[in-house]
Amino acid sequence: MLQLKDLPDAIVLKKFAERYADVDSRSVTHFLNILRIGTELAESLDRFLATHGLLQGRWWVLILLMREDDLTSTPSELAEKAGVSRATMSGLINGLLRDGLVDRQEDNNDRRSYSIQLTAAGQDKLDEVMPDYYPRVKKMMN
Amino acid sequence: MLQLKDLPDAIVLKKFAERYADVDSRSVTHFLNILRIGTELAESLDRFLATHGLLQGRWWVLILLMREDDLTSTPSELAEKAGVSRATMSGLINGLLRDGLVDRQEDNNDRRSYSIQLTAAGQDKLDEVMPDYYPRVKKMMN
DNA sequence: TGACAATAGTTAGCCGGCTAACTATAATGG
DNA sequence: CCATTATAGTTAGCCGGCTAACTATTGTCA
Repeated sequence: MLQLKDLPDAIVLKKFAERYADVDSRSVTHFLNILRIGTELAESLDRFLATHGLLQGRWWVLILLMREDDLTSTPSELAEKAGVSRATMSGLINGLLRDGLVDRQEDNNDRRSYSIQLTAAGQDKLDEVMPDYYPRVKKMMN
Repeated sequence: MLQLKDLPDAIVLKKFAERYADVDSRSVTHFLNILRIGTELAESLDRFLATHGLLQGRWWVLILLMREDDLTSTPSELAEKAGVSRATMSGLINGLLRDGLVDRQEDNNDRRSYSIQLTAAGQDKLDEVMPDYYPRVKKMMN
């Protein structure tokens, strides 16, 4: 997402308001500020995860798997819960498979489908990351 | 960025709190909600820009150029103001050049450098998008 | 039952982030 | 003045978003 380092100041807003009608400076400024804050939080999360060799997408998949009682789900379910396309989830799962953090097995009842399970290594990775994550979130929100 | 469609409920948070110390449910929930709102606003912006054949990165570059009195800047300046790497700005400028929305000229004083200028077509594109953008932002912020 | 529709997953290709490595040019300072 | 350092920009390769098109399998219903 955009970083928006250079938010419009009053002069810029005035210039644009002269050319375009209906410029509501307050709503534009609020909108851009919310975007900026969201971006900064997301980047801060990325930087943190990167210190553990993870990125947002893959980390989120591990968490979704850990929520399940049997540590297992399907690509489609994971895609829906993560809010990404099935194509994207394919790529994320491939990366996690390569790193040995998840395992893939064929589904005996539906030969189109697979079951994806968190491995011991995947659980270890979460056990390494999460105890750092929670205090960091707490600190960030202050 | 993540979509976070499936935010943790009380049960999930409790489960994680049992495994990991220092889980502050309130700060985690707030953190994830802010991420989600930021993501949704950014996506909403993307969808709007897409209806005009633009994406966030390129649109932002056009705006940065329009802010300049001579509609001109350099790749480095644009990269810094947009908060992206020079490599990324290279790609954005190439796309805009292909679409004829900006123009590139060599700098006579510094042969390492180029000047990037908004073209008439680029200005036209902004004149098409911005009168739609401002009311939409106003509506979104309500 | 057999054609058609729906679903699960992958692949290819585009986009735009990034870092690292590179070329070319400019600036500096001993 | 020349060696070194700094700066401008590009390229290659990785990542993870997307859509569209594809294969394979399952479900439906006339």
